[in-house]
Amino acid sequence: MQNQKVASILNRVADYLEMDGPDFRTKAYRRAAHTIETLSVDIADIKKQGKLEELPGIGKHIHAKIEEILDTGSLEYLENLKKEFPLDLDALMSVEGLGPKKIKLLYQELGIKNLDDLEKEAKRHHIRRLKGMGAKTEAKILQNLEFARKSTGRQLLGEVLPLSSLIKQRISALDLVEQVEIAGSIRRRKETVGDIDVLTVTQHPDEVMDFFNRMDLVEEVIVKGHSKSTVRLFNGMDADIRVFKEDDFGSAMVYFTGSRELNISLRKIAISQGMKLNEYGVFHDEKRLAGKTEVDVFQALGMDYIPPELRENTGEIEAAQEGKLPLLVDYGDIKGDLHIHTNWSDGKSSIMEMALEASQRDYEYLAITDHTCIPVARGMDENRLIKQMGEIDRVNHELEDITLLKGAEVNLDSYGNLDMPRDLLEELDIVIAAVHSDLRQDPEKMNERILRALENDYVDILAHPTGRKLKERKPYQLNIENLFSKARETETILEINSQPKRLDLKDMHVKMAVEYGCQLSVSTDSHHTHDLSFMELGVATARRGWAEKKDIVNTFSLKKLLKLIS
DNA sequence: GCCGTTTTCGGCCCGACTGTTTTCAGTCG
Repeated sequence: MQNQKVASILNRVADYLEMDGPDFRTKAYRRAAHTIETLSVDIADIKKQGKLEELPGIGKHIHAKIEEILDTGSLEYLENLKKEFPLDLDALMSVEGLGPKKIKLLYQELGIKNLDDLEKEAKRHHIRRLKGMGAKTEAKILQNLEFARKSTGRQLLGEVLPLSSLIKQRISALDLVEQVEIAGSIRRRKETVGDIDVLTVTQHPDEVMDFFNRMDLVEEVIVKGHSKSTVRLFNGMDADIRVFKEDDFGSAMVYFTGSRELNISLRKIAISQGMKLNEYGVFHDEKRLAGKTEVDVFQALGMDYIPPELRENTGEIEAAQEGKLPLLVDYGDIKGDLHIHTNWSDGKSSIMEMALEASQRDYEYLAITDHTCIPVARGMDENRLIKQMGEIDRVNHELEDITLLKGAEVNLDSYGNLDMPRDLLEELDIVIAAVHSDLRQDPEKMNERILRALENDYVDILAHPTGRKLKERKPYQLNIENLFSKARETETILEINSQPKRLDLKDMHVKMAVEYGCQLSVSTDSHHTHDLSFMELGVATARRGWAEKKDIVNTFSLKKLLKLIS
């Protein structure tokens, strides 16, 4: 799967072209990159089928460039641009306030190639001499440079959500504020988040922005205007607050929930129908047609309401226009968790504690699936597993509202065999198979290993199928198409693991799996009672993958579920 | 460089804010 690589090369070309802008070639490259980035199939397969030019935004020229990248692994056009401008573009672009134009000027006039050069020239006060720059720009560069060096980039949704909720809570406690919502990629529930967008309705913009800027979470105020303010928070993340009138709030929510590509498409649709769309409403000439609610805005544009998790411009607009959006699985549809650990292996809470917490969440069932054998996770041997089954029976007897299922997360050896004997597996209600060792195996062997696990009759669920960990570890090099067709053929359930770092399967893979007709589960892989709340992240991922209730097996009643996995 | 339910040529999303200007360019989202 080279989609990511092709997209990043095209994006890099766009970065260089932007130095000479305004140039619509830039937009063309970015659009093509976005198309490829959000493709759920392998771009190499599309090339093989000769269908590259059927993709939106890909014409004759970019088609040829994609072929070159796939054939040779690089793009001569980009290599020449790099020679012409031998810059550390990523680093320079990460300095707030520096864009392609200024970077080009800095290189041509002062020979600045990287952050060290930039710092040197700023300290010598050479930058303020350049056209369009001044003392303030120079000082800002120096200030932002330090931050660019430290910055870790996007943060995990699971880590940012609690912070954004706290901010929302604080703002909504103000009497002056009529409405507050978090928008942006947090509202879309994207797996990583770049900043926090807060939208408010108030008659007192200055007071509200002052309150926001003075929160103890704020390290520094970056921008302050009449309708928006940007601050840098203690954790290095930026947060924006924007103030609207009540009648504008729906269109503001649409616009600031994004994505960027979705906004561009929506505005084009407005134009094609003789209207104009911005964050203040949908307009025909001067007359406002909609703006108060999101539903009104989508309706004025001639389409159904699009749930935030789908707003990535990957086909949802067309579906909304045709009334064919999926009826997404809902956060309240989940009837149980099928992958949790207790203190019988590497979990921190007891079986009873986990059961009570699940019961609090109104679950109908909970599968106890501790590790087997692997030493690192205090995995259970056969005797302990038998003992644990007895304990589960005992707790089940004690609790009325919830049913505990006997399960195990069984380790797959390097060849895809389970590390538990058949007679024991037979006793379990549910068997999860997972890779926990020999992760750097040769890709071909890893593929065989996992396919072999799917063929095992005892395996009900494959846990965290691709093994990725966000910001930590790449996925195994799986042939994902083979995985999905084998899962469907063997009726093995694929897990959407809800751990903030995993979210595995990821959104795009969920979408693909749904198209393949695979069965999915959303589970938390909890190691503590607190972790059960990760379910929200997993369901969000399922929704981002267009999954419906029928695709997710733990929305089923206990009876229906047991029939499926028996 | 791409694209077409007014177009095969002439468009290409839109607004806020800042710093440098003195009417605007660059950046950001």
